[in-house]
Amino acid sequence: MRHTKQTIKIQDVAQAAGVSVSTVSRVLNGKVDVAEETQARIQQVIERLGYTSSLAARSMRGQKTNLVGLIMPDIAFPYAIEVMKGVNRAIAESEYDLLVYTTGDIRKHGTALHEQQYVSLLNNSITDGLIIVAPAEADFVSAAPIVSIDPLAMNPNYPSVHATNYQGALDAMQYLIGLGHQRIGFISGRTELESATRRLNGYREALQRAGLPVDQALILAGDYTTETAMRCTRELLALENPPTAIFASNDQSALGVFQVTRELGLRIPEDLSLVGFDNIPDAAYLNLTTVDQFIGEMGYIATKMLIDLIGGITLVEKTHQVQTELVVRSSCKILEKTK
Amino acid sequence: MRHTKQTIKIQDVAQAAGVSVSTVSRVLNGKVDVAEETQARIQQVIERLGYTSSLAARSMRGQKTNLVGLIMPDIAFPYAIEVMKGVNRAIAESEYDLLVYTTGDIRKHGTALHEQQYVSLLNNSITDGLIIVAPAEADFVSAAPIVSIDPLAMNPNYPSVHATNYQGALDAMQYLIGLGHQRIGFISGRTELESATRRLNGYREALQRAGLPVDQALILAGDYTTETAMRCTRELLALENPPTAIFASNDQSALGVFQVTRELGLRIPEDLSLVGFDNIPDAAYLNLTTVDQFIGEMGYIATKMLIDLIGGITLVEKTHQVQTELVVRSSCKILEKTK
DNA sequence: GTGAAAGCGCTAACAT
DNA sequence: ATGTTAGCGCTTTCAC
Repeated sequence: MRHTKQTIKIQDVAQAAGVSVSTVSRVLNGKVDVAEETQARIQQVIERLGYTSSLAARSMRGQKTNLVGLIMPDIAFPYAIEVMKGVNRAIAESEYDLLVYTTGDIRKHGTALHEQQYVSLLNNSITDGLIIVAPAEADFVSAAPIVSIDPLAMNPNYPSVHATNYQGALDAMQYLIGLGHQRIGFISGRTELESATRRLNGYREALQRAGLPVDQALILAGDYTTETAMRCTRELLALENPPTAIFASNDQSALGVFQVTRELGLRIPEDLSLVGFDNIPDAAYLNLTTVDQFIGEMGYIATKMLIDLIGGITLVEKTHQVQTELVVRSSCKILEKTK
Repeated sequence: MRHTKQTIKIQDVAQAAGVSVSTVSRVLNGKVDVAEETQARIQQVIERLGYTSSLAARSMRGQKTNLVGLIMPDIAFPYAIEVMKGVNRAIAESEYDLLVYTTGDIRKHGTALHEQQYVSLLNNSITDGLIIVAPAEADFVSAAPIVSIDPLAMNPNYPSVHATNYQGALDAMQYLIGLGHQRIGFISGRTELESATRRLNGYREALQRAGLPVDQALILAGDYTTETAMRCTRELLALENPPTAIFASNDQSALGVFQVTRELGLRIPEDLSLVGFDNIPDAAYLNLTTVDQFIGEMGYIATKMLIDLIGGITLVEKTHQVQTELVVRSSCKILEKTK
């Protein structure tokens, strides 16, 4: 690799082609008023020299960069990956390229504190727009448009994409209740998140509608991690009157439940019905019933919205709801537990 | 969101603090020769105004940006995700942030053709260094260092990280042979890839060492996709004398095999042993034996190497080998197939 | 210890 | 149809 500190610039191209920088710039930006012959010559020189205009310089002149930014706290979780896939899909269909920004670890910079900083960093210089996942901040100052996915704040000042968390939980519960389950355990998410609260509400409402009691002993405080969910599962199964089904309020939690049932030699869904929320990797292979296929969609929709905004199109609704979907991977039946 | 086109710049800070821009710049860059009192005042103004210096302008002046770039053709595959996780881990431990660049779809821009362009775009302006996955190009012009993972070219002019593909395939095969398998199907990868060739060589060598015949009918041309692998699997199982085990040369292929066995009601590993290469999502849950846990490591190592290079440290070896590892998820036994 | 001024590579008037 | 030039926001000599 010619790891030269010396980069080819527009000047070099101009010189080599025997024209001025502005003429090269015109060709670069597809302006019409350049002679065919000159245009061709310049194009040739550009290719021969392998010239690429500097992103930094271009964006400093306030140009479109054709870059969309995606800010995520951490990219190593199924949820994050699904969002990326959805964004990726929309990007693939567009003229934009994607820049995913991550600090590698929430704990490194202390998330919320620095959200505005990331926004400024990207949107005030190199990106034409930004998608930000689960922002804690309710208010951003930004030179370019922003769309958020699953914002924590109740009434953010930026457009956002949500899922029908309440309805999804309702669906999941009605499915379980329809199978005959009467005692259904619930592993909650982090209560400060809107989505977690809505899912819990759906759980409660479904029980009430079915005339089933809401047993507090069956509602355990999870935190969207596998480890905590494993602890919760053990606790639930150790109850004197254990649940016959468990509703895990996110992907990581569902995997936790799965893991414990596996260790205990319990079969799903024969011995215990399990429904998880969010995309569980290879749920189909695991025979898991899930409320999913909406996370990617959120990424997709958010990106579409953002591209509209960049294009100067005003959104009809600032908040977009993505329909959740219950995917039944297998039929479940309840076994009468002998304690 | 105050979606102002008006951004706060260093000028505004200087004005508000009653100093010159250069003084603000000095504070920004932690220069020492600024009066305590002035420093504090400026710092305060910066915070009050929520000022963030423009990435574009900063990088144009040839500064360190503390940004590492990762170029991937597509981010929606297990392989890509594992690489990202590894890179992410190294980034989390460092002072750098990560910028993942993707065009969303290989087909959109025609990959190799534009690799140099991406390199220039990022490395000649906003990133301090670049990791590039499976580059086709053998030669890059770049202002900042580059480290590649799994380059296609034989002797690239940039440092690279590889896996012990040959040894891994050998291990996988010896495991299968150790179980008593004599007829082992092989679904190959894209032959233009170094890694695919090495895996095939490992397959062949293992058979020869064991004194087993290399049956061409058992070696099918895959292309690292699930669809093709499914076709190959059906073909293999339809043979008059079908294999009792299959070695899939990557993750997507292994999932293809898995899918078909599922459709046919075959149990793994009872009816057919399956070993896959590369990280298969939740292989543990699927009881799949795999050669894996090295992809993330490649990303991790590559990032470490890159950070060294950025810091001006010369690498001891330009090429780094990451050890593959065979993970046995379950024990397999052969069933005598009745045709 | 601080300010003035010269550019980094580029685009967009404004000339010619 | 092409060249000249003034900045974009920043860092960095070089003065004071």
